[in-house]
Amino acid sequence: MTASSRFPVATHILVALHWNEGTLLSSEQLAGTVNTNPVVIRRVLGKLREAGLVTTLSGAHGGSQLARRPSEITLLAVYQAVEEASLFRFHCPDATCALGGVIEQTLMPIYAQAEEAMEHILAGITLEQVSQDARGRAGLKMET
Amino acid sequence: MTASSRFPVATHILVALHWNEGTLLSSEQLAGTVNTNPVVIRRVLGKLREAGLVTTLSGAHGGSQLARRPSEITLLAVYQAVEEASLFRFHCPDATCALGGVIEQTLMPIYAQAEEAMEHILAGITLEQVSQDARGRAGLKMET
DNA sequence: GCTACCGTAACAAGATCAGTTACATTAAAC
DNA sequence: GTTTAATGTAACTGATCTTGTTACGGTAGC
Repeated sequence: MTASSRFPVATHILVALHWNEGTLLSSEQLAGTVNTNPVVIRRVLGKLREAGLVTTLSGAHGGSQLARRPSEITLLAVYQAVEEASLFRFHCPDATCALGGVIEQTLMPIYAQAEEAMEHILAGITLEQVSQDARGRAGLKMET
Repeated sequence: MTASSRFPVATHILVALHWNEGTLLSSEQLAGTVNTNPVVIRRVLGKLREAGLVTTLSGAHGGSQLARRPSEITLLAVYQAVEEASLFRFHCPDATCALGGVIEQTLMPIYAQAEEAMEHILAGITLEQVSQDARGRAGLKMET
């Protein structure tokens, strides 16, 4: 199970946009804090834009900003925006075998249930909460 | 997120072993119903053996069988036996940036919570339940 | 000793991902 | 209108993971 890092990167981007509300952040600026290439950022921003989570202005002095209020963006929305594949994958059993013919139908609802449980957690956390939690940690760090 | 198919394959193997309790199944027999190569089966069997879920006899007429009662094997045990990596992965943010320095600590507990919710579902389902569910489906199929 | 298994190493093909370079496009600023 | 600083996207690479496959040494019943 090789997860991509798109989800954490996307979350990082969105928190950064929230921390800089009112200004446009370029993919280069975002690439700085995320520590990657601007093109990687633009790729993720593209998915976030498709999902209606950010808006982008082209041209000189362009950049991106949040399209919705942070309290209205759940981590599930972020997750689904950038992560297309299902958590589990199937093999291709021998359908002529009694067990092979039914194992997929048997496991499918179980996988769906497990995935749903995971997504339910993400659905209960908003960008605002993540943003504030991070701000609290950053503040604590400043004091020391 | 590219999941491997080891988990469904492992589950398939264990149900097959349960359906044939009392006899040893060779990796070749298992490869038949799973529809893959015997070596792939042996690789998965190796992980299941390490986890104490199956026992294997070498030599002629050898094979594998369940090491525990199906009611004592949860899908979580199967999952953890064959799937090592975490569900989520991190990027490597710029630690000198205020946000970059704390985003990982912020997301970590969220990911742990989400993963735990998923695993909690798997922990509540035993091999016996899966096996019986599959048997029911196979029976229905026979009638039609 | 033969036979039928197992475990494991080694290799190839395919997929995915992150990083990078390159380039056409867009829109503000002057 | 030109300059400039952004964008979106394509194309390529290297790395990693997964599956399938062949090969071969080891093991144990017969």
